[in-house]
Amino acid sequence: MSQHRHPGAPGRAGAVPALPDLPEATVARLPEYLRALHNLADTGHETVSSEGLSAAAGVNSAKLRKDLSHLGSYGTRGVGYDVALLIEQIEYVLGLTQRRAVALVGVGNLGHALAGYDGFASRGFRIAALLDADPSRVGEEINGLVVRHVDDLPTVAAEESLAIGVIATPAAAAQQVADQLVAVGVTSILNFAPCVLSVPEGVDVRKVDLAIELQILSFHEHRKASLTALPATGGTALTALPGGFAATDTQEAIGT
Amino acid sequence: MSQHRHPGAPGRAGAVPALPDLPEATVARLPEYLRALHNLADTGHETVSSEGLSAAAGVNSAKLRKDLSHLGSYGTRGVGYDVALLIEQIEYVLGLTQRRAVALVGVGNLGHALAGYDGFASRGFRIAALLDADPSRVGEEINGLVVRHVDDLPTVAAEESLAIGVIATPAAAAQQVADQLVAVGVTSILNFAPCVLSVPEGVDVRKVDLAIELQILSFHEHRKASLTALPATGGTALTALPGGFAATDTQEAIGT
DNA sequence: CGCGATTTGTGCACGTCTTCACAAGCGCCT
DNA sequence: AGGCGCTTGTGAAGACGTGCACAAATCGCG
Repeated sequence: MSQHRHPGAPGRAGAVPALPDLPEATVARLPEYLRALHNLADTGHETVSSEGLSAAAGVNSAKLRKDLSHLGSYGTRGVGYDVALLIEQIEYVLGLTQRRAVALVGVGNLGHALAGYDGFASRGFRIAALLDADPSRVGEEINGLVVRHVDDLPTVAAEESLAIGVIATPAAAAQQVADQLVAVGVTSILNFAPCVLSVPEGVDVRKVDLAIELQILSFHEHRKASLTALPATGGTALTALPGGFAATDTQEAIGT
Repeated sequence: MSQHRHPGAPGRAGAVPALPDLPEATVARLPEYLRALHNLADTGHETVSSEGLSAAAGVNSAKLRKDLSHLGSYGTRGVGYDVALLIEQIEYVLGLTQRRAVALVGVGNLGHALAGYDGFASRGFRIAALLDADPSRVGEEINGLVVRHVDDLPTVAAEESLAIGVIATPAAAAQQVADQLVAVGVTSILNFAPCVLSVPEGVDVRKVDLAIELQILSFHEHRKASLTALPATGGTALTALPGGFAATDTQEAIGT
């Protein structure tokens, strides 16, 4: 605070811990803050209060302050946070000061979309290679990149320094691809295939399953439906839904 | 437990609470169990132990047992769980006994992929309508469905009973689309746009942001790099990375 | 120069989630 | 029929995450 250290190279002086170990929950929210901060910066804001930022990020303001406090004190009491400074700080912590190369394996339906998704490029990532196991797809050009065969991974890894791999293959192929990625030194994997991957210790895997999200929503739908079906009944009785459900959606009426 | 009630119509007798309120964390894992169970069923297993199922789902076995215990006792001590029965139970709880209609708004890059994603169909959902605000996209046929204009939502909602909407539009359009969805009675939204949606109480929103997942991985990469960069140094000293940092990501250390 | 308005940073209490460890229950084998 | 091995279901403890409420710090203004 007293004097702005350049956050890109924090602790030049030597006293600041390079990477405080943040709670996972905090890490998961930082990208959200970052996005909100970029929005603010684009609309000309120079500072923002925890209240303002938390609203933009959709979280509780106390939570936001605690999260930010884990990275150190980059706010000014009575004023708020310096938007630009905070952006730099968060980007540094998230390791986004350098543009990371990502290998995308599986150029099917989803892979295609990911290859063309500009949200990656705009947020610090660069798709360095597209790979697929299907020879008939090899050679295809997507968004300026030529699809190569997955067995070329070692070559690709030699050209680029890959640390992150994205798996967008069918579930049946995912484990093998993961093994190949790990073999060439990839230590972080984003898995879109609906299956569990087993990887050696030290390799991080995050999974995104689109259908799972829908199923979670479905549960809440089911729940809401069963509640609104017995508005007055209520209480502890909560006996199985009677026929009164009918009008809403007869057929889904659990029982049938 | 004593006697198997048919799970599709639980509580016909009247004593069983229709929907026990499950911890959110449990709900989020049920779809994973379900997927693992389907795999087991397909490979001919009739029963499975908590140990086996938890391994297939990638979780701790005690956690799995506690999760399942929340739905009631559907296991047999000394034997395990009846695969088919458990599938029915979980599908019932998740509200998947009926095929839910989903409206997908935004047929751009990502929307296209989602429209063609067979993981939805295979897990209890049916894309009932594709919508987009861009008139030039209206009329296009994707995967057997014709893209309609987003303003037709009321008509669509009248034809189908929509409860779930998926937003795959640019961030700028997302809030407006959400409002439109809510207006026609949608109470659950899966949002792929990188922004926070504000919706009335009673409407559930889940957000999936592909870039955020990468950023989280990036953090862990950064972290691993900074740790392996000072292998011997260690201890509490952890003083800020000296100039050597530049060299660090030189080649992702670790890798090679 | 001092005061009040404002906003951060955090101690504390609470709730949720995880994990261990073990008693209760079930089936099989003798 | 009885005992033994296996597996579930759960109590209790601990780790983790959340949110309130307030002291500490800063700025602007008179």
